[in-house]
Amino acid sequence: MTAKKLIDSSAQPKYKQLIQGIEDAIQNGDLKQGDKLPSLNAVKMRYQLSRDTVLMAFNQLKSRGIIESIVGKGYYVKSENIDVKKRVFVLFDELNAFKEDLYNALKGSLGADTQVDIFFHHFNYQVFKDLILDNQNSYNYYVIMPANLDNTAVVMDRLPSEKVFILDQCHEEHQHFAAVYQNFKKDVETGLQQAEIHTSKYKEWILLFDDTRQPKGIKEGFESYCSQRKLNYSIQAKFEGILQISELYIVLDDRDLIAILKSGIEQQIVIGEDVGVISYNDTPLKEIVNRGITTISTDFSVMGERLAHMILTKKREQVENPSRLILRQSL
Amino acid sequence: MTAKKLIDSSAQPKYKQLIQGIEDAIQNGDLKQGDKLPSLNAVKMRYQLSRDTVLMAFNQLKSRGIIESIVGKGYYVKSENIDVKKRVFVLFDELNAFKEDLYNALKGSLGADTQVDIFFHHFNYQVFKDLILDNQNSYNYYVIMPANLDNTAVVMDRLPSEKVFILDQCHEEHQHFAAVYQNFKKDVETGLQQAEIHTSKYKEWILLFDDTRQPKGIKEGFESYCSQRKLNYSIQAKFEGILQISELYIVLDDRDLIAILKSGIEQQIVIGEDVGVISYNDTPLKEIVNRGITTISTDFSVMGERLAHMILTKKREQVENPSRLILRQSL
DNA sequence: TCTAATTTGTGCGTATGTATG
DNA sequence: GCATACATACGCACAAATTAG
Repeated sequence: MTAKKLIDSSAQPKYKQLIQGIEDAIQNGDLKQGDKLPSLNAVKMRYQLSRDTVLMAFNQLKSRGIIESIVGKGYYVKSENIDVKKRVFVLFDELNAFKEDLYNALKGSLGADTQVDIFFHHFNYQVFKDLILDNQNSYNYYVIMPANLDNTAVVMDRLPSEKVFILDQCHEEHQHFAAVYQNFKKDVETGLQQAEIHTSKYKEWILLFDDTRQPKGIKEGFESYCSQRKLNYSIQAKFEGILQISELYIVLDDRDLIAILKSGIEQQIVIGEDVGVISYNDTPLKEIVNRGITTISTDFSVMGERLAHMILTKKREQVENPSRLILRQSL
Repeated sequence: MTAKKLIDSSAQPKYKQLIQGIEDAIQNGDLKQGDKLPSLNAVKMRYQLSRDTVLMAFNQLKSRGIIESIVGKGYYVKSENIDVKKRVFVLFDELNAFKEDLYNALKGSLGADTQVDIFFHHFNYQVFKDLILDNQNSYNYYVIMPANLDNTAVVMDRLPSEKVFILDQCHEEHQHFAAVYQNFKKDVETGLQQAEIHTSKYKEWILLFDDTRQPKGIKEGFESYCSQRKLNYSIQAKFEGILQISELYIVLDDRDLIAILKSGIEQQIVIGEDVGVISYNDTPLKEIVNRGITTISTDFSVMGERLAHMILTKKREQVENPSRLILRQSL
């Protein structure tokens, strides 16, 4: 930033000229990582601008990760990479195989000039809160999976609501945020209904469900479906290791699925005849294993694409990402 | 506290830099319990600070119980127990199912007071470079997967080498960094050797290998093994869709594995008799699918635990994480 | 210990031009 | 022509953090 005439009354808005000027200074090496920028007041005086105009320019550079601010000290060059136009903060619950498709679809649909940073809260409220508060103002968009945590809206309201997007699980407290979510209760009910011809032979319905990590809606849908039809049903946290004839398992965690399949081999029980299995979340291997596992699953690639599309078109809405039943030999 | 440059005009407030410097000195043993700190005026002169800036740093350390002040004498180290919340920067190549075990083991072994942030470079050198440079100075440790990228040491040398740990793939240029790595060439050779009794019936050896994403060592090990034994072998980027009797596939990408298994069903070819399959990287489902897939695999949980242990014990070394052959019905 | 200067962060009010319907 | 929304630009006031004297 050298001459006064850097900011003129041309067609370009003043704050954009200022951004351009700083980008140019970084590109030709006048500003390097760690360098201090002139203070808001200094820039305001030098270029005869309003303080808020300078602030707007600096804020945009900040959300692109190019500069950072420290209260009481000043603005500093954080990154010399000025090609990144958008930065997206993604907060997932935990790392697992399903996140792969979701993340790849999201990243792919957003384009190469967008930087996607990913974090995990591991169902820990404090971690959830700290990560969001530590990173507010540093990103253009916030894509968040509140999962089954409570009181997350209080934290998320600290972010500008038009920058916030919710993934996968959306509660009442999130009504004012854009979202792509699963309707777990409905999906379980309709999924089980569609499978009815194949499930009638099973007499004991067992849902393997972990309250701390898994969506309540699945449990509610299961209970509602079973009680309406007066089925014998129970809910267990974990597969207990022994299969009984005519049991039907609804399995969320793949470790339980594997344990069941192993028990089937050991006990010489045929999955799909003696014992039924419905697994949540489809993966390619489930198409093959044991001649196919029946799944109820949403399409995570579509979910990622939809969210990316929402970000790109700025059309903020709440969309259900539908699940479907995929019938295979395990029923 | 050794050099003047400990306090610079960077983004960090000066009093925080001073606190950090004293914490570091305690952590690496330069300051021990009972040691006298330099006087306020001495520190002020040495680092060209205001007396109150030094006082602010000392007061905060005092309120945390790390130092104590005795009127008319000075400041003394009271406790070496600085419960600093550690921050670990983890840079992976891409998100996939194997990363789950690795990440969980690393995070679990480091403990709850450690924040682990994860990033992905997607085999893109520019992304690799920008992520490291943008996040230098912000973390206590840097755990990095250079994967098959070249000239990564140039970038990593910008970080303090005692804070850097390499995962999975380690090249000659990384000799001065601590590492937990796989010896892909050796692992493939010994794995194939151990499987020899079961592989002799196959006449065409095919490695499905993608140069851009996968470790060169695997290709080298395969070529060396096959040429030493004068086997008919070839390397393809992708499974071409049709199986021939007496082919043996070595598969790295699970999508290829699934495609092969599907072709087996369609073509009515029995995997493990007509066609052999060895898959890289074990997952629980591979124990089950098609009555078991033979794998050559390292234990990613162990890898994560070893790296965490190295960080916690400050024993910096280069360790091979062994792979082993797991024989199943697919041979 | 108190005061002061500088700096960022935030909220409120105002005004203008442009695009939309 | 009119109403509305949005982006741009300016001014002011106060809070909180940093640093110095």
